[in-house]
Amino acid sequence: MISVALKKLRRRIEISTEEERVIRASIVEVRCIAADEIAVRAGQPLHSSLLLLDGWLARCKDLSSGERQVTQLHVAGDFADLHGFTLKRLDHDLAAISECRLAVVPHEALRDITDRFPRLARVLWFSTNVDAAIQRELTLSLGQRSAISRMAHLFCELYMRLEVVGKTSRDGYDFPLTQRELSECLGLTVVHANRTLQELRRRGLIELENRRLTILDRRGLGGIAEFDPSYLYIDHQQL
Amino acid sequence: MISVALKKLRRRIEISTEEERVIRASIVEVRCIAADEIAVRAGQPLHSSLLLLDGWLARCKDLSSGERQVTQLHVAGDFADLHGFTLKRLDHDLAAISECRLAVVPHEALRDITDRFPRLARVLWFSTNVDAAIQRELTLSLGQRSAISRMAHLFCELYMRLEVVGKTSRDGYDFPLTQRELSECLGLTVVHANRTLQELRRRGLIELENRRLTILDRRGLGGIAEFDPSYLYIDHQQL
DNA sequence: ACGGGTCTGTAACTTAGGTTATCCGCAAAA
DNA sequence: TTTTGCGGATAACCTAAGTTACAGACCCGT
Repeated sequence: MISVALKKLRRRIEISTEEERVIRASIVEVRCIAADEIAVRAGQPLHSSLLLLDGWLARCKDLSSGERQVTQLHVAGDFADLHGFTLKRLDHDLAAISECRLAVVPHEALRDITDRFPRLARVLWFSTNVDAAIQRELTLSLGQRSAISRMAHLFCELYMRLEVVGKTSRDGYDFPLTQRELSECLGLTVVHANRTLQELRRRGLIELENRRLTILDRRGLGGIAEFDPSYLYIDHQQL
Repeated sequence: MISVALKKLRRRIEISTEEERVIRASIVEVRCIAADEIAVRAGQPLHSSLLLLDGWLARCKDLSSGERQVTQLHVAGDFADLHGFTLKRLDHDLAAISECRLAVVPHEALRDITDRFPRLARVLWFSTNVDAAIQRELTLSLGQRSAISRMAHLFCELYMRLEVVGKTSRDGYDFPLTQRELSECLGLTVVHANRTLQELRRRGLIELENRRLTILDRRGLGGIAEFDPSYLYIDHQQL
């Protein structure tokens, strides 16, 4: 169901019933892809964008040496490659971390929305700008935070983003990444990602087993992360 | 003159004379600010956006410990806080690296453009998405590239971006950053930024003195950077 | 002309995180 | 029921980058 995406939008901005109708009408197809499949390959000419209804996607940039950086994680409700509407090709792969359900929105439909529903155009633009803000926060993490602070920060951010779409329980959430994938998000080696995870466990802040993350001490976790969620722009905006 | 911004846009997308007129009309004022002034402070409610006509700006995010990460550098022609139009406040400071001339565009004017000139709205949206792509490339640098490769990459990127607006000579460009500021862009300490700079000099790739960067071996510099400019989306798009 | 500040350059030493190599447990093939 | 392969854990060792300290160059203000 597409309602997860509307839920996400509505946590930030009001969406009228007509706008909701327009969004729903823009979807021509719902596709499923398996874990580890590439949903969109870097450089490929694009004619539609993908609204992630369920599962996790990662934006991956690779170096020739094989090192990989995940520049953004996407969860249910995210319009994963909306930036592809104006860019027409991506500078990164969009890879499925888990099995995913994706709503396909043709660029023609988006173009039509921008022509006829300027407010909705601003809402979509806003949404790509929030993605960019999340990106900036990651840049700050990679540039200045220590490994443990980085990892704590990621766990805090995901808690908030998943909470918005009702994908958290009181003390945690399903976390489908392997340690290798986690390390690729944080700019660490797998070995050090593991060490860092152990340290967070040792300090009694989190538990992670069977692809389930339990946050034992959210205050403490936010503390080492210096987590301040204002960059997520979760509050009602005027557009 | 605002023509530097139009030059930048036109390297990527066609802009009609009417669109040019609309852009020019949206500017209500041109302001100058001194080096090290903060043009926009994080969190501050925004009612206009700034088009950088001349000088250099940096998007800065700080940690409580005083560590600073520059998440993006802006040069002449960049619409530095266009994302503020939809976000309404920034998650970072916008600081002047050098003296700057800034064209002020009220959000009302931008709103009017999005209402009445949907194609121009897409052009502006595109421009924030290119900024995000540059951001992603920096994330890749910080996460995976070595210090020397990171620095080489930055120098290559800036060469291309400055070339678009005619701010390069054949073999280099004016580079107003101190080594401290450079280190804040690259997620390094000043000391290590200096070491890395020495190494680039020693290898005969660049020269840097009196705030002027000379690239002695562009091929070689691009080589250690693994520089591929496709993420800058410098080619004509269809919008 | 002098004192203070900022920028650059280096040296000596430390450390966070990278590298390489095993080992264990488990689930899916076969 | 083995086998194979992946994910996780951990140990020993290594290195790129951080830290601290200091010195020279060049401002700029008085």
